Amino acid sequence: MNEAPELEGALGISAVERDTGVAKDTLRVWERRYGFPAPMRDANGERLYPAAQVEKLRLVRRLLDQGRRPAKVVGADVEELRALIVEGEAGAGATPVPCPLLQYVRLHRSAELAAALRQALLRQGLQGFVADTIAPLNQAIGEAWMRGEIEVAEEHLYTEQVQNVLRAAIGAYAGTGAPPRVLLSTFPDEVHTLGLLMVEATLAPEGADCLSLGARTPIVDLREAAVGGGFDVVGLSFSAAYPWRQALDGLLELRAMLPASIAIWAGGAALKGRQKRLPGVRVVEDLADTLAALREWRAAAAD
Amino acid sequence: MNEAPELEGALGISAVERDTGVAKDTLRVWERRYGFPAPMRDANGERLYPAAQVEKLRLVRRLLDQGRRPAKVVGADVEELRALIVEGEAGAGATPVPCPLLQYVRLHRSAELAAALRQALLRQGLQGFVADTIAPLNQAIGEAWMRGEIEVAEEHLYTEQVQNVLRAAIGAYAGTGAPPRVLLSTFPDEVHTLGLLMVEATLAPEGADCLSLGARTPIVDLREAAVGGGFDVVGLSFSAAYPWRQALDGLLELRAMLPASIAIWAGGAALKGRQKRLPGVRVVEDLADTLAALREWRAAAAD
DNA sequence: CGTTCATTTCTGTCCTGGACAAAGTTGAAA
DNA sequence: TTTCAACTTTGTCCAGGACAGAAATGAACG
Repeated sequence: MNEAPELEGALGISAVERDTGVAKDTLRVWERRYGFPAPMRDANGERLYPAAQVEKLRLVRRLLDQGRRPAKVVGADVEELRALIVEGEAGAGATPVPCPLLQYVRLHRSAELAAALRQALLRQGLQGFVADTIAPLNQAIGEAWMRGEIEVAEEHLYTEQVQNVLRAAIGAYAGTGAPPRVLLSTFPDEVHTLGLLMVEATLAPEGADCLSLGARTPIVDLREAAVGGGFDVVGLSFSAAYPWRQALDGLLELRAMLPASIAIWAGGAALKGRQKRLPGVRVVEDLADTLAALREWRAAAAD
Repeated sequence: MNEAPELEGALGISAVERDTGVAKDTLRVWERRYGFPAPMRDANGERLYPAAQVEKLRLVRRLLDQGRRPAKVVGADVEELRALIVEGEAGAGATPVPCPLLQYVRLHRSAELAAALRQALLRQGLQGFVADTIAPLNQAIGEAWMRGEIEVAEEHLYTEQVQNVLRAAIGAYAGTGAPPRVLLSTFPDEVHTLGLLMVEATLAPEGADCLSLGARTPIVDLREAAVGGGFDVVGLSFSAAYPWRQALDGLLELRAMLPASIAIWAGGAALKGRQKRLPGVRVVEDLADTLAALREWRAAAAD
């Protein structure tokens, strides 16, 4: 309905919300309180954010996701922000995560990337491939992206190629359906599906009957699907960018809707390390823990 | 921050936006203008939408997607809406598009769906499968969705299963790179990727060097990618839900950004049948026409 | 009768500026 | 060290007004 893509490379508030993930209301209140962003106005008095400010907003977003407070970062200048990113990375990650495949995540090397991924899959097996290649590669890509070493298009390219390989591999397990029956999806404002595929790729070789709905299933439909489809477990994935608090709220809401006989498993970077207690929700720390959850479920079901 | 999980099954305005796809501002303005929805208020004066109203909003949304005007549907009662849905479907579709696979698009029949898809693929070959099975099935699903015969979750399920099969099949052509080099994606507000996969599945067997970036690539990044990656063609896909005019604007903008040596191909339901004059853009009517475009390009390149 | 163009109506998005509860932080008491 | 109360920060919501672009309508024309 909108999207006049703003000739000089400046974006409207809606486009900025889409590109940075910062809500329109929040953008306006930041401007009021911290003096940043300071968009221009078009002929109609509507905000127009220059590309540089959008870029800085992306930085700010990353820092907030790292746990910083807005008062410290919204308003600081770009130099300071970059310093903070390096600092935060050193403190948190500690591991630089070097990954040999990273060099192939380039538009003109897509064929090599695809080949290398397939080769790694054959070498490590599906579960090992996901845990030892894809997971670190994901993290490396995320960090490289934050450092501005990777283009948007290249990140898309990477996601596509990994999907191709994983989906083909998962397809090989089609039809081997043993309990539990697991329904996988994400909440409506989470678009990242790689996490779901990784879980599916981890569970499928164990003979679990996995079904992914992809991203963005409304909570109500999730309940309908879980109950109507006779599922034992509903699995949700949350990427690092997902607001932590929102995940908890959504999980509690879903928990209240589902019968107690259906388990909820939740995992992903947004939940990692947070030890919020979620009654009735199994928080999965990583892929290995996913397998643990599977064993727990089967042990409990055996009684 | 939000999401007090709405004890009586009523949702806050944010949750309703998520679940229905109607923006908060729009919900408020509908209330002001048409008297619907008419949410309750919580202790703090904030809107609380009862489940029934959310359900009705879903109906309204469907009718708007069908092309109805808000004045006619927001405000009508549920009976009328249901009547309109039946009527609209009779007038528009005309062809019931019976598709045998449609019966398997059920949560408890996902295994049968996957098996039937694979079987059809083997029987028809990749190109035939896409043209004669997936394309009609897509349309049938769309119509069934309009009629309310299909759940959100079931539509997601379908998309996932088709992706699994297509991506596995496309993977088999990896590495066979003959010109032209084709970059595929969608504009930032188009999330549907099935169209891209169908194009890729149609071109790959012809030996074309296809690379999909998935959905939602910003136009600027599309230019960077096309130029930097040495592509000959940029292909864009537009689902039926995409605003027609917006597609034209975006295509013209992209055309202006790209060097003349890079062709633009555009296709999808949003462009089908429209009388369009788009200088420098090859509008592709359907999958067969995609192959025609490929032949044209190769003929021109041979000079 | 079908097209093209101008005018009116409809509709979604944006605006300002105020309010408030939940989340986070601090510091004193146990 | 932990617990809890008081304080500060921060994102979301609200009202009600404005307006541009899309859709519908009507007029002029071939």
